[in-house]
Amino acid sequence: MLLRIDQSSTTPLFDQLASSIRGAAITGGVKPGERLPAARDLAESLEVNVHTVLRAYQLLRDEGLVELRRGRGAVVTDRAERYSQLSAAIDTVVVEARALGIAPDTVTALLREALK
Amino acid sequence: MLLRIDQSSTTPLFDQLASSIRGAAITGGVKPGERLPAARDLAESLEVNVHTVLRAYQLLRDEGLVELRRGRGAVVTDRAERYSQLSAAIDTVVVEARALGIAPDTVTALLREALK
DNA sequence: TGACTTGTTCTATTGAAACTAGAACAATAG
DNA sequence: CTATTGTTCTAGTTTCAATAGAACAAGTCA
Repeated sequence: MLLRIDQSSTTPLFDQLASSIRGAAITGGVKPGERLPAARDLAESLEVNVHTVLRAYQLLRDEGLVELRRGRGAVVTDRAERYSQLSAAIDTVVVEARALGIAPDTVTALLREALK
Repeated sequence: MLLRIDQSSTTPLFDQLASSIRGAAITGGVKPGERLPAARDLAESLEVNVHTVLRAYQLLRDEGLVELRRGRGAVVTDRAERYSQLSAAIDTVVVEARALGIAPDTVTALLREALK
């Protein structure tokens, strides 16, 4: 699994990390039952703080995407399959938004508004 | 046009305001050529700072949704029509996400990832 | 023309949140 | 039992949203 972090981005690091893992879970990069790297290890390889990684893990736990247990680490659940069912609908939005020349931030704002 | 602001929300006020106006532009609440309230007036009625309103206006200007001119105020452009073309696709995402029991924040995160 | 309206720009302060850092702790694995 | 790994706590730094006040510039309109 390839995880990338952009230190210069304005979006929070823990958010980037969570999104990255989420994406991997959906595309099959990580499969249910698979174990994510230990927070301390991942923090070191990404050159961020342990707390930042743990926060990302906890976010994914709140979403039901991973289970966290001391001594065992973070394990991916089978809930990722549900997320992948949304992919087609989301891809349609992305394609149309690009065709219309609408900026990414604007598209997410429109979605947030529609979700309220 | 009805604009609401939730002071207790974690999302920035200028963001809420921009989304609210954007929504109004899409649903036809405000039409192209129509003029938005003067920043000073809107700030007073919403009980927020003038700068907060102006920041929302400037965000919408960057999106091409309004034009700002001194002495004239903020005028809605006809670009709003483009945005409405996305509505159907976005609605589909919202419906599916709700059916799958996926949290709003998660859905927006998935979209952001797909837009990268 | 001249007064008024309205956005633009500037400086400054406050409060919240992200990130980093270090340490002690608790549950699980092997 | 020992090592691993997440949990919790305190704390300091930085960034950004929001507020506030003031001066300024470009347009409106009588």
